[in-house]
Amino acid sequence: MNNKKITMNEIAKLVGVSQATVSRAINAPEKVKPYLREKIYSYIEKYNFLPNENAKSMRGVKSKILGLILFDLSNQFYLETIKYAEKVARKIGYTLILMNSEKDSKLELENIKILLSRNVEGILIAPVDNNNLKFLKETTSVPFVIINNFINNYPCVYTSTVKGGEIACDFLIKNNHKKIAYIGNLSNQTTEKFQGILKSFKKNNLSLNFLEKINFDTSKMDKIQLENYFSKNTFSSTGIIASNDEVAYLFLQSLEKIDKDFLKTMTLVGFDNTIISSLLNFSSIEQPIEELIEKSIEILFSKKNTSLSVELIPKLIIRN
Amino acid sequence: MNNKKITMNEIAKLVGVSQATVSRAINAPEKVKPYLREKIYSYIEKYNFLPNENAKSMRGVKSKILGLILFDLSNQFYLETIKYAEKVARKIGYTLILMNSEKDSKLELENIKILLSRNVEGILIAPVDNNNLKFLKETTSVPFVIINNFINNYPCVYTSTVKGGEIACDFLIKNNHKKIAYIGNLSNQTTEKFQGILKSFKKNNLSLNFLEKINFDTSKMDKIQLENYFSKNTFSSTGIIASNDEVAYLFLQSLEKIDKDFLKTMTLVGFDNTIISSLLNFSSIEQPIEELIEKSIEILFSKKNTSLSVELIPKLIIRN
DNA sequence: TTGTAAGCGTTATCAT
DNA sequence: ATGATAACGCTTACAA
Repeated sequence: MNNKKITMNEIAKLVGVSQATVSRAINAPEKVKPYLREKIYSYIEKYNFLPNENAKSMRGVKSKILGLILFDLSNQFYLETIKYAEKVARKIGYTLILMNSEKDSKLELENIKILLSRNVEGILIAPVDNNNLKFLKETTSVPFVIINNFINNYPCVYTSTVKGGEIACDFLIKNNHKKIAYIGNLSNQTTEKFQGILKSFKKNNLSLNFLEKINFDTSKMDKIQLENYFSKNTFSSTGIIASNDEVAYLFLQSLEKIDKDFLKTMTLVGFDNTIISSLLNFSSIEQPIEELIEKSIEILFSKKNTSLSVELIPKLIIRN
Repeated sequence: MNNKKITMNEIAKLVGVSQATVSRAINAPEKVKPYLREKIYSYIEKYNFLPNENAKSMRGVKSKILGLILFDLSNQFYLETIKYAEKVARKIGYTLILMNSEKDSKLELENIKILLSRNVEGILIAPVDNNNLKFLKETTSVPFVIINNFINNYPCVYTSTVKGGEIACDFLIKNNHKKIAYIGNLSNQTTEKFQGILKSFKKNNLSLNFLEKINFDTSKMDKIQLENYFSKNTFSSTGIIASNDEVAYLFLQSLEKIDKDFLKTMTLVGFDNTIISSLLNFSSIEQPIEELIEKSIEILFSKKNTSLSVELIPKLIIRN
């Protein structure tokens, strides 16, 4: 086992040429005489020479590194994101550095700085703190794209959750559900999924009397909230939209103790099309993650548009 | 927005000292007079100076980069692996480069070479091709650890699947199941899970007559195989071990069409403790992924042991 | 076609 | 305590 990596210089000496010639043989083969070139190649092979990317990058060669900063690696959705980010990066010859900011603004900033100090060519970020974006924009020239979220004045690629809510609701209405319930966090003003539902109601000329709102604290994720609701209210909706698959799952669980026959008449739509909806066989709104990553990287490298955003349309995966 | 990153040299000029002094202020503050030091710091702050890691690495400073090469990023298990690898790496001040070899030997080698050319300090790898390991071992001095697999003569950290099978079977026997079935790929000789079951049978003095083998081609993953089996054979086992949660799920599905009451009497154990077993509420054998990563990185950086391997013991997660 | 040499941004050794 | 300078491995004018 060689203890040190062989350098261009050493290859050059071995071959009996100057180091510049070795460099040329690699980067501009046509400028090196075939005989020499082949000889150089053979030594490169023999000694497993690999050019030092750090040295190249010092000479102004692009780093070919992409950074991906997510705030959560537990979530199935972000794990898919990683998969495609690596795939797309690799396809265009880039290496992916993955970081988790754990929803911590300070950690997010640290991660950004690490990426900058490693000369990444671009950053995909699911951001935690707008100040960090401001930092990126104002003090660096490294391009970045916000994924899966819309933040004004920054380049974003995200799936329209409003549209998602609308599609889900349209589907239920089209399937003759006369009363529709939304289960999700309604304390927040920006419940876009719910807004999509409202849109659908308006579009279909339905009275909001037929819309049931079930507030669910998604930070807690315990089904007792739902059981409480069902014990206090008569639940008459047959079309149900849950703010995500997990919530839908909790809904199903709490349902089991309340009304079993109901299962047959109702239609449930979740969000994110995770393994949950696929296993439990209910419909779900899917985000086009691969497209999201592709678009993000496309924007990342398109010089001109500094704050162009792209909104993607989600897709309803219909089950049973 | 600054168009170029500020360098140490520029900071030095701004402060009115030599570049070496700025370097010292950062790396050996005690060697710089407090007044100057603070002045330098203030400029570093002001201009958001970040040292160029590539340049540092050229001077022999460690890269603080870890590489993680997996052959599949769809699998829930490997996605967990990523999460912990990033976490542990970050905790010890390292940056993680993630790569997918897609079960392709050539791609795996490419990935390895990219990591080497980026001067990674160590590589965690779920390998595809032993030749690539040989390459790593014989032509480089970069330490690497094989995760989640045992390969002779290489440092490995893995969970004993034999033990997993044994634990699962012990559990079923202890819960008075008189006949036990294993569903999984039995065409392969190295079905370690099955070997663990055999061990448990021997240990518990049970005749192998009470062990039912259901061969399941896990590369296909369609439940028709199981339905076929059940239509041809009388299935009398009440303790069932599936080679993983997904197989267990398919088993449950095919069961629905065959015998519903059976559900109450049987006990099912899967592997990997994924969201499937948690949702469908059956027991599962869990791998200690965080420990696996921690051990791997520990071994990676422990100079002396070149081919020390660590076997971890999985844990049974009991449900319903 | 090939070689010489400067320079990228650091660290570290040597003077001062 | 500070500055000048060499060196890390490479790319790229420029010279030969």
